Amino acid sequence: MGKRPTIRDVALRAGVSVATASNVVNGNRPVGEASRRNVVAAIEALGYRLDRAASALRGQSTRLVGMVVPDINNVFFAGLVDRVEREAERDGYDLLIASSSEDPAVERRRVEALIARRIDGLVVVPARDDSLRSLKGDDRPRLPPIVLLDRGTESAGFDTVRADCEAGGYAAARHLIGFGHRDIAVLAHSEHYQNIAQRIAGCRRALCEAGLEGRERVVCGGHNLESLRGAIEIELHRADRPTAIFALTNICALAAIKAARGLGLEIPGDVSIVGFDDFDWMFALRPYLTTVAQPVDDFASSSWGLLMRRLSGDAADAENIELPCALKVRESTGPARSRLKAVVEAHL
Amino acid sequence: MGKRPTIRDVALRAGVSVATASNVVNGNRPVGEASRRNVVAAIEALGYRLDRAASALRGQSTRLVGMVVPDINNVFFAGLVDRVEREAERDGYDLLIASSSEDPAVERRRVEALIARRIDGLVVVPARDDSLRSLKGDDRPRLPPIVLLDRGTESAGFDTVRADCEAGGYAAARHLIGFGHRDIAVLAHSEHYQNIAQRIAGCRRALCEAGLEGRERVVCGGHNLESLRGAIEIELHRADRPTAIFALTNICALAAIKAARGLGLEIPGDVSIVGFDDFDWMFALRPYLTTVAQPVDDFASSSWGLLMRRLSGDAADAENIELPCALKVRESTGPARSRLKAVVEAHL
DNA sequence: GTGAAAGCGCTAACAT
DNA sequence: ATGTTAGCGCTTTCAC
Repeated sequence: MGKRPTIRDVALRAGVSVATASNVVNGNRPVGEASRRNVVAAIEALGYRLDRAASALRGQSTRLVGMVVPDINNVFFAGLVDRVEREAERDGYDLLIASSSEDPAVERRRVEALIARRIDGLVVVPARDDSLRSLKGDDRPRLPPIVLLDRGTESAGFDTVRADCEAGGYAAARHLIGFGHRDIAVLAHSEHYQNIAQRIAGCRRALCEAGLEGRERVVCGGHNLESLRGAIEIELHRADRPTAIFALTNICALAAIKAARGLGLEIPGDVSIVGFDDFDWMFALRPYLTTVAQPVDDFASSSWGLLMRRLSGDAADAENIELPCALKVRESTGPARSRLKAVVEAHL
Repeated sequence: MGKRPTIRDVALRAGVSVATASNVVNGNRPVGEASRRNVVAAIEALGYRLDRAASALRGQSTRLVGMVVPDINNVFFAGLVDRVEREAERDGYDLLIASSSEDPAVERRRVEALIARRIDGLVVVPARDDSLRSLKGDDRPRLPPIVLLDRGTESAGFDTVRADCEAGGYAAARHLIGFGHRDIAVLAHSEHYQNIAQRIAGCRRALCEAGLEGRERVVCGGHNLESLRGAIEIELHRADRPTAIFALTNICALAAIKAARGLGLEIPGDVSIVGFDDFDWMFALRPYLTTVAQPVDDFASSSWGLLMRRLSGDAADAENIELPCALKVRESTGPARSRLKAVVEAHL
């Protein structure tokens, strides 16, 4: 029940210097076979464990990586954290996690706190596209490599990983248009995110191609489920209500479903819904949601790969990876009924 | 663009000693008003930030807390992480997170890794009830305070926080019995967790009281959604299939819904389902799930409170907190139809 | 290949 | 209330 053994104890017991002991622990320099075996034996016997707090101070790596997400409670971000944690563990890194609550000020604080821990690198889903730009601007010494995930513009000089949201939006809108929909509501938390803007842009492109320019109505309802529901409900209440909703995030899709249900509208009979993001529990939604799936696994492995590349000293220009989305056609979308016909049917 | 300023630089610029500078940074000892202002000004001017890697090494606190969960991807655990992270941030701690993938061996490794980081404390949802017992047994020096959350037995000497699962199980079963259900399937990932066992025990108590002793059938299907679905599907296929399912976790509930739907069974017409855990997106499930809600917020604040108490030096006996569940009656449960009657109706 | 020694930046004694 | 100093446990020159 003594104190925890230090590397000095190991060296002493193995009859070598601390330098040699250190070198066998973290293979920085070659060590003779005899010494190595003695050291390994001593480590075993003493139950020695490297004190990372100390090696962090002296060495140049902490084997600690930070991750900041807007809201871990959101299944999409939770999935990202889960995947990145796996990558990190595989490579012997620990993951320091922080949530920004979608607030750039909180985010800034959290990022600073992580940097104060001397993390080797940072994966961030920023609260705003440019919320980390000021970091880069400062002539800050020792800013660790940062990769922006999902959100964030290419311009700020960070490595980025995101989905090809324009194509995703385009595919979803084409699908809806193919069913004859002409009045499409686009539900988002805000237009002021590059990924959201691109989803909208893709949607617009499809509409234009079909000669339906300007027929989309963009509805923004914030990050809150209830406020989103309220926002889309207003549209659904109108006489010329949309026959389809393109919900731009998983929360938006839930809000759209709730609003439609609350108003007694059938999905997809009265209103079609296509969502964004895909989760295995979604089959339990009735109807099973047609959605644009983002490549969550690739998000994690790509961002991790980018980070590791920087950590291994690569000083190339910022890289911007764009990954494809996939439209999953399921049950929540169908042919548009004319509203007039719908009214007549309702009175039968 | 020089190196990062150290506390020495601050002290120099403020015209005080490093000790004084340190004391204003982390208020360990009182400092005169004049000095304090000088130091604060110097910090501001230099853009100084405390290097936690260094203070971790020297001091006795790292202001770092670890959290280990079986699977962050599970919304229930993600919610826990989210809440604990909030508590931690409020108190100036950072959260080091790890996922055990429901594997005690992985968990052990992760816990050891966290301890090697000199974390101040640990919140763990253990992979097995007793997977951390061996830790306590070892005559390990400097084992940090650990609180077990959700799972884990009281016997191992750790502080614990969990729900009153027996009462939750009892309430759910009573509800089902009140609707006339006599054949109830209980779907769980495994019986070998104390919290699950208690949910089953509560269920049994209700059944006994109603003179229905032994009428429950416990079905275990592992942690995987599909394997759970397969397991309950078998029950649903039998001629004497249950008229109600009590799903003991949120994954189990999803699996039950999927199985019932796959077999074309109406919920609750053909089979009632009551779940466990409650999330705001569940309203999107049709029907809206009747469920036993666990007090997630209290889980987090209680476990955090316990941890902070230990960190402030309290050496009392292990405390075991039990929090109440709440049955939320919604749409997925209803009167039992006799199977015979159901068959007749089906042929009309 | 190996060892001796110098700190990393900070906090905690111990002085004053 | 403030200053001086000795390390925390480790990695890393720099010798040999």
